[in-house]
Amino acid sequence: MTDTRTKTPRERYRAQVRAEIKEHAWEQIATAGASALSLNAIAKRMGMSGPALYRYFAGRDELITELVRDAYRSLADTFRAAAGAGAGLAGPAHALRAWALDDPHRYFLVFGTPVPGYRAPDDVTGIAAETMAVILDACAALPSDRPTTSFGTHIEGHRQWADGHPAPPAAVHRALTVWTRLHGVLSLELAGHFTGMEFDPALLYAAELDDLLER
Amino acid sequence: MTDTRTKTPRERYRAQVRAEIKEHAWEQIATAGASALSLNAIAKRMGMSGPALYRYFAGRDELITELVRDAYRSLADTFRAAAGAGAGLAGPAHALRAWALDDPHRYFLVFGTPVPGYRAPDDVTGIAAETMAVILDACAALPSDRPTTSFGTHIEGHRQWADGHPAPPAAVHRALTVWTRLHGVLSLELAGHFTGMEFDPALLYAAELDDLLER
DNA sequence: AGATTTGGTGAGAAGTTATCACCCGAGCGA
DNA sequence: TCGCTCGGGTGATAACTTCTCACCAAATCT
Repeated sequence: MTDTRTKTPRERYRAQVRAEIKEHAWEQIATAGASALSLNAIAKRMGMSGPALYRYFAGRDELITELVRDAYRSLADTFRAAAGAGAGLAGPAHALRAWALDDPHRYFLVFGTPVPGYRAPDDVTGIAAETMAVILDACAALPSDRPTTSFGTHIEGHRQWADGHPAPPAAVHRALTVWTRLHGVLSLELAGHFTGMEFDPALLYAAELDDLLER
Repeated sequence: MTDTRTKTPRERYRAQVRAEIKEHAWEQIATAGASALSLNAIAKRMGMSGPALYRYFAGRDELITELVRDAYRSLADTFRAAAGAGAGLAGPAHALRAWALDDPHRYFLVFGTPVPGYRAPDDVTGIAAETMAVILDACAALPSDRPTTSFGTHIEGHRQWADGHPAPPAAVHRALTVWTRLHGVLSLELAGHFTGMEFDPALLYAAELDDLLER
């Protein structure tokens, strides 16, 4: 979106068409899921015919890669915005749930079943680390009266991924549990595994968050 | 597999071919994922040509439905076997992890991203309730010195799904957290989200299990 | 203005799911 | 045991999909 005027008109048009293709792809994913993404249908709905799309994306995989990248970046943005608003760990946690419920297919595209032949590009791991840094910051700011867990001592020797983050091992362990527990509730809820049980998933999510905060 | 001799030869042959088709389907799913399941490839690998498969399964969806049913039943069986071996909650928990690691695609077929148009048949919810009953039993047998949580009071009025199970609300709440937390670690590990972080996922799983046991 | 890059199209190859009419042989009842 | 029925298998076909190719037109750059 930035400096859309320094580029040549060609590149402006190209970027706009790419954005429009991704827009239609998101719409199609939201209705039928990621595995039902059809390049032909996107092209037909945009008024142009099949092979024209290949001028903008090398294939289905590259389009999905771009969508995954956008999803990661969107999550990282909302995470940082929620962290900047204060409220400690609860802010990003509620933002995560809102982000997931806003478009479940987008959540599954990032955290769901990995697509068969697809491998995440190397730069999305950087964005993923960005979101993890937000959780790590929030966890490091929390008071912790618990002793270091046995997993904490294990992770002390295996934390190169928390690249130079000044968080004690207990905070790193807590950040990981924040991630896995919130994802556990969210993914089961979004996949529909709670239908039939008539409790409120939001309350279970809140209960997990409370348990993560009060320790 | 039972009473394979009271049936007519026709039905015996039919059941055997159906089983062989499912065998090849599992093999194909284990290598390429569920979305890459090709009826043509299965037929070709079995020596017969395309449309012959439609004598045994109405289509791709019915085959997947049958595989989901088998996966649920396999999980329920291993769960009950693990619960029968004693060891309380740790038995089913480790059995779940072993079952998931044994065939990740099978785990994702049950707990992963829901396939676009597919709806779980009504009888698998019964099998799912069977596995939930195992967790409920184990949780009800655990000593609990914690007071009833606020979610516990909520679930007291919304527990028709725990159909007549004589577990106190705290045990129901704990059973739900067992499910969501173990699934949280497992699904992220199987989806490859821990690659790059060099800690041992088994230890994180064990840490979550320990935290669930000691409360 | 002329040359070149770029976007778009139609045709076509190689897949897929799924349906159709047809054929043949195994299993069934008389 | 004979004959018939019915179920399994096949090829052809339709409607899709992704993706490649040669060609054409139009916009851009020199």
